[in-house]
Amino acid sequence: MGQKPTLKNVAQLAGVSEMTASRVLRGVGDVSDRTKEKVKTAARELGYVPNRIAGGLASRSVNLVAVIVPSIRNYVFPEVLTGISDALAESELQPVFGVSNYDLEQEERVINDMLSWQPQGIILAGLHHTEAAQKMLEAANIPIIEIMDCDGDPIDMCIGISHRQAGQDMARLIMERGYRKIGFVGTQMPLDFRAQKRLEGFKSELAQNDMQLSDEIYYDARSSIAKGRDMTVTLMERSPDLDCLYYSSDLLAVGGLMHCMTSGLSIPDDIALAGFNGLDMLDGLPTRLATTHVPRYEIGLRAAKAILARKENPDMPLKDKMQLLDISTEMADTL
Amino acid sequence: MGQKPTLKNVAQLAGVSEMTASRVLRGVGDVSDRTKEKVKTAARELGYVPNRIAGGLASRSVNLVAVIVPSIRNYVFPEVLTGISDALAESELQPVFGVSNYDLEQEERVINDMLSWQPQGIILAGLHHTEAAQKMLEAANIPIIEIMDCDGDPIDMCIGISHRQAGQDMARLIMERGYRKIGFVGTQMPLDFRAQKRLEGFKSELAQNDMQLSDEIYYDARSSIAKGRDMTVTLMERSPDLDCLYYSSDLLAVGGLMHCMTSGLSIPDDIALAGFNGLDMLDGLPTRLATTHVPRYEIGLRAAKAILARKENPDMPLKDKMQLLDISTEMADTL
DNA sequence: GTGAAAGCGCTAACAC
DNA sequence: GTGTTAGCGCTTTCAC
Repeated sequence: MGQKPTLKNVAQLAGVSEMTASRVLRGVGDVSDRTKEKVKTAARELGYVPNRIAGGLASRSVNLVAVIVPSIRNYVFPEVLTGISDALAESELQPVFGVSNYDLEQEERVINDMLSWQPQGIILAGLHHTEAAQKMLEAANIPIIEIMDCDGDPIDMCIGISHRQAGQDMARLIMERGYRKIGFVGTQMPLDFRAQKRLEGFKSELAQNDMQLSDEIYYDARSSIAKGRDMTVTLMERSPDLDCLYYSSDLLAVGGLMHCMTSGLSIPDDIALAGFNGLDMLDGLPTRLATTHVPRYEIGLRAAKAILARKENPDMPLKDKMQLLDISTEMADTL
Repeated sequence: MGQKPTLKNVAQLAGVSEMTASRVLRGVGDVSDRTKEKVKTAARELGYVPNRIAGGLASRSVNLVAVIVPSIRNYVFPEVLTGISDALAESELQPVFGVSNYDLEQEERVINDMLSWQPQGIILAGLHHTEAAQKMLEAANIPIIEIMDCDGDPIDMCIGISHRQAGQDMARLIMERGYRKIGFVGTQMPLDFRAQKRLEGFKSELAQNDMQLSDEIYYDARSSIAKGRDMTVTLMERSPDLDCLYYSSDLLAVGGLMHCMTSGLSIPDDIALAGFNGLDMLDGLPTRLATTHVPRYEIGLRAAKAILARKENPDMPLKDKMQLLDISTEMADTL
């Protein structure tokens, strides 16, 4: 198990030059079938694995796309990543994932790390970055796709939804249904700009109709069903006259739903519920939860395709600078 | 936005040699405070981002750990990845994630890709690989940590649980509780070796007691709550006398639970349910589901630490070759 | 404390 | 169809 075999070793064993071996292994240029065979056999025999570090340096390009998301445990992002992977699967580009933990400083570090690998493009969640990160991205001279959130100005290109709009839409529906004592349940507010924007949109729409939230409750941790249930209990004890609850995420809302099911509350007569995301999980529940469907997979798919498109045609088509995808608000059984 | 600045540019602007600039930027060697300052200022001014491709080639080492999992959408793996990230966060090593889609051929391709980046170590799920993949891994001459599944022989080191044991344990408990007409609900059987091993363990334990599964149902797709509900309905219509259902995953079992809740079945009197994984999600449900708790985060944590440890001390301590973690079977309300 | 020379393993560009 | 030359951007080594 001595030293790892290099292209030189393969070339020597095959009795050809390094260049020829390189051509065969990469499948480029014209090489006779006979030499092809010799090189391939030699490579197999040695268990040769090309060194992309060297290859990347020589060709001054690596087929990487950097992808940075706030969290990987949040059910939302794995679907976005899947969209990205699927879109890149047919190309020679490869995604590399990094996580920022909803922390702008950490995001900056991750961006720097990623950039140091000289990727072909970068996809990252959100429009908010540190000043230094912003500068690095602008200077990188590669396609930058900011995803998920389109309420603001992208550095380069933006693919996502309007979270403000999502909040407004839900507020309007809730008011149309006649609810008047509305409570809000959220987590991770200071960390999650998108949840904040939904809440802002929600509140502003209420205000337009001379209404406001009757009560709000926040918890600074990861969303979970259990947390949603506990917060619902606390909030309803504190404000028993609430007739509708808007949650910052489906996971929390499912917790509320579970609470209602066990405590015998009738939905939506005793209390109405609404979440956000449109998680697949909702399909399996006994009651269909009102929510806003977000095309997560589609966002990932488009972001990756945008990078692919830019590789072909480096002149940015300005009209597509901002791709605002449709969201659909579902009333379902709980509103 | 011309050419990306290189170390040379930084050195020139700072009026020092490339070598000195390199030392400052990496924080190694003795450099006077005055030159340090000059270099740092120059780097900042140019927006210099080091080229790790070049650095890696020169130093013949990159601080990467390759991590390959079958899926990122399965709720299990994000937690493993989080454990890995957390363990590596304090080190200078960085994880790179790849996905095999429960496909051995694709896994082989991903392993090859990963290895071509010359990582310091590799963490991958399962003990089953193609012959070619096996060879590449053996030849790589770096720590190989196979995680999740410890029923078999690792290439190098193995950290996980015995899925066979998990199946056996659950079968024993179910029999102890007096259930006699047992059904099984599973997905993705041919693709998921670990689910297979659980089922084997489960069946063999039944056989030990002269029992066998009364009915089984499989579906070849991603697990989901909705799928679990639908399959439960189908199975119970087909075999109405079943008194207990064992699911290949919690997600499916939750679907069964939802079905029972809506159709007014009493648990565990009408039907008992058991899942596998111990997902956090279960904490929020109205009924506590019987399940096997798997220390997913811990597995990731240990795998990463094993690689860190090997960097310090390259002589493999053979006694730790196999780290079998404890699993706990929870009876809860549904058994 | 700093610098000069050499080279990591590969590929672009050109010659033959 | 194949080989030669040069060099990617950085770090190692050794000299001063």
